[in-house]
Amino acid sequence: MSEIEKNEAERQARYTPAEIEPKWQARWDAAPDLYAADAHDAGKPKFYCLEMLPYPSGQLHMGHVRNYAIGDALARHMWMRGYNVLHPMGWDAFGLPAENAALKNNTPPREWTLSNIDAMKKQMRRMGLSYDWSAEVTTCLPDYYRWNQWFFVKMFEKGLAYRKKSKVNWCPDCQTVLANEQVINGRCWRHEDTIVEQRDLTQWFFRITQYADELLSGLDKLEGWPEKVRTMQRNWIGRSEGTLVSFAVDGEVKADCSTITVFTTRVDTIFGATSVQLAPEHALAKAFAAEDAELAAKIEALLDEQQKAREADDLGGIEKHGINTGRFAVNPFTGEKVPIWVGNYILADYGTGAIMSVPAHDERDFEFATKYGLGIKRVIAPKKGGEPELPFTAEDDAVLIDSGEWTGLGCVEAQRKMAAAAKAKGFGEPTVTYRLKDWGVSRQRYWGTPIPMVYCQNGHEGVEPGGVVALPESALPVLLPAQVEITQEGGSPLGRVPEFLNTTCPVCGGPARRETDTMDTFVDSSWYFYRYTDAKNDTAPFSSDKANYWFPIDQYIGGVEHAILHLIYSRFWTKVMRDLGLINNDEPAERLFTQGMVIKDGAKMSKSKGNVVSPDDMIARYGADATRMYALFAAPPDRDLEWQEEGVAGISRFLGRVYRFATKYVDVVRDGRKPHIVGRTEVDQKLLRSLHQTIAKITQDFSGRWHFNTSIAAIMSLINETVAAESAIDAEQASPAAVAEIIRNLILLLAPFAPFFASELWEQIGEEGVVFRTPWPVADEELAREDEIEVPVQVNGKLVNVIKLPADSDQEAIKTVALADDKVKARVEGKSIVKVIVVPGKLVNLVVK
RNA sequence: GCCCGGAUGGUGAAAUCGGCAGACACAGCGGACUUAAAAUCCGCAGACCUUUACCGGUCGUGGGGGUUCAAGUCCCCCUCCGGGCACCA
Repeated sequence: MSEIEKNEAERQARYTPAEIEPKWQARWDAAPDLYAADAHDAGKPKFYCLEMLPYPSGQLHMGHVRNYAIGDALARHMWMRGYNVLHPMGWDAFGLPAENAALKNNTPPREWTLSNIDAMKKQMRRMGLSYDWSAEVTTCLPDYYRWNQWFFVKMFEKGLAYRKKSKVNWCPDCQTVLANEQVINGRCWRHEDTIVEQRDLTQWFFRITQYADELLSGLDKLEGWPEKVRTMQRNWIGRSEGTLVSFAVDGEVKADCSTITVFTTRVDTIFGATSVQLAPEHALAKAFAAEDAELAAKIEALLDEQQKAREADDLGGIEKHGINTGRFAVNPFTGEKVPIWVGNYILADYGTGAIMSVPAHDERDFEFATKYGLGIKRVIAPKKGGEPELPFTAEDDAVLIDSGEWTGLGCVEAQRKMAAAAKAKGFGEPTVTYRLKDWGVSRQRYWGTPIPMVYCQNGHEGVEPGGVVALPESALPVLLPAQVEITQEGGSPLGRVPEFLNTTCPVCGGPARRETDTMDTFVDSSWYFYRYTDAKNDTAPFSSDKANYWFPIDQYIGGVEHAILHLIYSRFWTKVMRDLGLINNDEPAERLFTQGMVIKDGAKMSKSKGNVVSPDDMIARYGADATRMYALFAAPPDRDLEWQEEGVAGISRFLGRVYRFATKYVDVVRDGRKPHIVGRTEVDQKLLRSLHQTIAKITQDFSGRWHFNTSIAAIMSLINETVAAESAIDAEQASPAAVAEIIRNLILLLAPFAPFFASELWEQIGEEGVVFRTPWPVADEELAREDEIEVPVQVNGKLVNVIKLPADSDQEAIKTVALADDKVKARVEGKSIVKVIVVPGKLVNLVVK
């Protein structure tokens, strides 16, 4: 062989992702139907595989790479298993960063966003992700957001969308309102240093609380969701059963201030109530303040305190303060008069904003009463008697004392009976409250879906002047004007565009002003996955037939950071669409998987820490296959993953090993494919056994735990063993058929993880067709079976030796061999065997004395 | 404070049902090939003790206790780390 030929041969034997991957990417790009889902009468089972859509920041990060590597492996595997797979991708393309970029670079948000999408789509193609781009959804385009508007009108018609004035969370950086879910520790979810302010504004809300019970009970059925996510949602919904009780206000008061309704979960303790506590913002507190300037000032001070604590996220930490209003309320159960106080620890937006204070049986009330010398009256005692230290808050195995006719009842029983009695007598009722609030969706920003409402200036029948009128479907979409000056001040940018603002009332034709707020971007992501099933539909958000075929999503994959926000809104939206008759499913996703974070040097990657690893760099250095595979190999997918570049290099070496081995035996594989059955050699049997054990293991990993790190480790072991047998193969101790079977299946096993690599080798060994549409290999149990087993033998639980036996040995035979073993004998000598434990297939343990 | 996770070699991790702890990799060390290097291939590798060496022994899955023939795995208590909720009446 000449020097040049030798170099050429070496070059070919070398794994060169920089050549292989672009070659295959070009071929795939030229085949737009490659990953298209079949029409829904395909006669195959369907599988909807979905990864959360990204915000088009312009750059994929490693978290995306990991997310998509998991989803892509699964989608490809399911294709190979014969499923009709829907695997789409889209862009969560509205939102503030586009406006910030516009301010900074003077680029219109639309242009900025669309060019980012282009860039990220390129990166996704470079990664070799199997998306059906014909189903692409871009939420900032009118063909998508018009349906947000359509839904908004439907919800308005059903009373699910409404306007109210309320205290709202205002982020001074975003210059807009935030939903409760977007306030994290009193700070903006996008600006971790920005304290959220409270403002009074009239806003649009979605009545998610109407579905609170269903959202809660539905969690029990979501067995394919992580328990952690379900718990977080349960806490967020915060259902609490209790009783409303009205206390009459003593003395002269205005008619609408004559009672105080308190919410309590412990109505059984009401005989121990020694005061009523109002939130500083409670209507009655305001009414009292209106008559007493001194009181007003004090209440104002309490409010301030609460406000500051809320802003500093230390609501739980502030010292309890209160003011005695000098008024009294009458306990309807006892007829007793108790003082009315205003407390800084009472929240206006939970329950009724008023409580009855029972110091003996509530820790907070106890603290407060001790401080101000209020009465403490014991009304609950342990069933078994005794006077435990106060506050005594137990309700199990506890009974009422000194509680009139209720004395002696168990607490839980008393709660039920007393609530019923309150209802019968007209001063209360059992009730349920939630921590969950209605979803505030108005945003005073430009880059979002315009809310399709107008305010009819003159009014018409049924609508007062300035009243709200929903736009009819024919008036949709309300397009975002292209030319808008974006500034950071002065409320909604749309309010400064007269052509947008001024319109006519669709009912009376008179002058009208458009709503200038846009929708929260979580609206966009609440239903985008339905649009994927019918992305080009221009007469409906999607066809019910198509959605009903594909839904629910079989597997949804994303970060746990969306456990509450996106995933609770999506569930809500699904239920609304079901009630609109659009779909049949109650829940959007059958199974949810939350992957761990990608970290570097022990910390989350971030620009400020300077520990960001760029996917582009990794791909340039090691190729997309190695980068993706490392993301799956370095840790199980649900755990955090520490990115180590050396590890990617290791995967690259592994792929090189496979590549060299497979290409070396291309001729053998071609030869071995010919259907000639010959006897299996010993080498054949050994290698085929490992192969089929590996197939079984990986098949199981895909359907169960998704521990792809061990799947890949198993493939590594297989190739290690096969390469170790190379000299035997070269000596023709293995049959070409066996070598072919191993190489062929090895490629198939790698196809979900390393699609470029598998495609290249598939072609090189002379296979036709698309490797990731080739049926997934089936493990042959017969071939996989071991004919010899290794059985560890322990004496008193300590390992002494490992004996080899035929696989079909029975207990007695194993015992005999174990006892005959020299090392075992030496260990047992001079002692008596008390017990012999033989666990077939596991071990032998001799208990000796 | 309450509710979830988690803690295993120098590092990432494995052990799926109570049955050989550390698979598979990374980093490291030694060797082969090479004029040399890269690439590749082979080997060593939990800690400690013993030994010239082989052999052998003891300890070892955050800490303490328990159940069991047998515990990383089950039970009780504790520490630390991460996440969620938190005057929610």
